[in-house]
Order: sequence, then structure tokens, then C-alpha cells
Amino acid sequence: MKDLKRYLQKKGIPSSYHRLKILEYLVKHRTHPTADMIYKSLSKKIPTLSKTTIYTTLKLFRDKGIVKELSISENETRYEINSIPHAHLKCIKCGKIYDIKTKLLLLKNESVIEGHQIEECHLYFKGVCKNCLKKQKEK
Amino acid sequence: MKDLKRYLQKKGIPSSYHRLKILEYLVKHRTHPTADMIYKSLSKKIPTLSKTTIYTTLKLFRDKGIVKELSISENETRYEINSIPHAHLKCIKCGKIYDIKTKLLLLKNESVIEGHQIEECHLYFKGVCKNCLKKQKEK
DNA sequence: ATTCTTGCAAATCATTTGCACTTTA
DNA sequence: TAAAGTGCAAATGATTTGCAAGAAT
Repeated sequence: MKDLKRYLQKKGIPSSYHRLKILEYLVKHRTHPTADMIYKSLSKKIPTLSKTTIYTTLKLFRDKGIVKELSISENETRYEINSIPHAHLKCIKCGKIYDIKTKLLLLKNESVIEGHQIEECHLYFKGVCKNCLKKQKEK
Repeated sequence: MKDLKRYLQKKGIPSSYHRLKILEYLVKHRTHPTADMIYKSLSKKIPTLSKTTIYTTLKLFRDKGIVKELSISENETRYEINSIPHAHLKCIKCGKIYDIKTKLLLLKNESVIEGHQIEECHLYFKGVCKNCLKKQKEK
């Protein structure tokens, strides 16, 4: 918890109880949660917590480079702690999102492709995850 | 227009005036439009057209493999005629979406990655498009 | 005559906003 | 005490749904 506090400060974000808890959640749950998932989980222990704070905090974290927004889901934004570049797979059966190792995303910031200046690179797969495949076979 | 009609029928979709017009729009405007953009443009000439029809038709087209949905924009779904695989760049200045040629997306359907069965592959870039770069330099 | 297509209005759901209250430096 | 953080309720905006009317086969 102290580490998280220091981490926020290093990123230029004054730490508050809510921010620490949201950051802690993201560190512990590498499940690419939605704002609502974070809210539902944290509000059990922090009844006064509001969704607005979740949204405000996630935007702040994003602007400071602490989290990344994934638009792999059509209707909802998902969040993950910023880390080494990787791809994502969303399972069309169970909806879970998996990290996928890849070397493709190592293109440097400010690369130029077809005349455009690239800042971000997202590689998404959709398909059936290995757990759902296993369940299918068992039937 | 007759070609479009035939095209729909080949895909197993009974053609109707509205469906043809929506398909025609998508063929002519390779701008990855939203449902609303299609609606705004077509309803000028077809005042009775409703947004519900746009949504219904786009879902039908998607299910029949005629269009692809892009979730490169956070809050809105964008559509394009299904064609050879390519990547996309969304300009963070002007919002335009560009097609990007790439060989990376030629992985076959049903490929398996890390145990998961892949059905779709999306490669998105975000950055500054060449037109916006040019405008920046001119200042 | 039955089935498909369409349109309207209302509902839904994620996210944002305005504003007032509270906490903190 | 001013600035930052938070919460509530209402607003927004994209998409969906229920249902009834219209068109097509």
C-alpha cells in the first residue's frame, strides 16, 4: 500500500484513499475490468464511494499514463495497468479478456506509417478462449 | 445498383430499397461511418428512413459478413464494407479513420494462439494523420 | 394470409456534467 | 481559506426493444 502511494506521487498524482484503493484493485485484478466492475467490488467495503469518482480517477490515471483504456469491447471501456506492450484476446463465449504475448507491438512511439505519426498501437483478437474450448470438448 | 442487388441476394439477404441504399452508401463512402452518419446522409433523400432501420440493417449485414464493426472509437461503432484484411489508424486530431496496408493480419481463421482459437484480428493505431501533420508544419 | 420490413416512442446503459458539500494543504 | 477531491442527481448520447403499421410474396 505504501508502494502504491509512492507510485502515485512519482507520477505526479496526489494520493487519496479512493485513488489508492482503485489503483490497488487494478494491480490485484488483472482482468481488464470496467468502471462498473471496480465500483461494484470496492463499494462493498467503501459504501460512500461513488461511480463518478471511479470515472474521474480512471481518466486521471489514463492522462498520467498509469492505466490504458481498451476498446476491445464494443459498448464499454475496459482498463488495465499500463505495462509492457501486449495484445489482447476477447473470448466470444465467456467474455473474458486475456493478455497475449507478442513482439509485434514493440514499434517505437513516433513511428511513421504511410505518412501518419503513430502514438499507440492496439492488437485485438476475438475468438474462443482455451477454457471454453476445453469445456466444449468435455461435452 | 443492380450489382448491389445481386450481391445482397448472393449473401442470402432479400434486397429492399433501404438495404440497397445503405449498402450503396457504404460502398461509396469508405470513411468508416457511424450509424448516425449514414442516417444523416440518407435521410435527406429518404425522409421516411428511420434510425432503427439503419441499426437493424447494419446488424443484418454484419451477421451475413457484409460489413465489419470497428471498435476503434471508444463511444461509437463504426462500419466498413468487408474487404481484404487491413489495419486502421484513427487520427487523434481530426478523428478521421484511415485504412493501413499490412501483411500482419493474414493469419488464417481458426489459428490458435496461446491455446485460444482466433476468429478475428484487429490492428488499430492511434496517432496524427498525415493531413494534420501537414497542417501543423504550415503554421 | 402470413411473413418480412419498417417506424415510432420508450427503455436501457455507459459515461459525463453541474453543482454543492467536504476534506486537505 | 483556497484548492482539490468527492457524491448526488440529472443530462447525454448511442443503441436496443416492444409493438403496431405497412409492404411483399
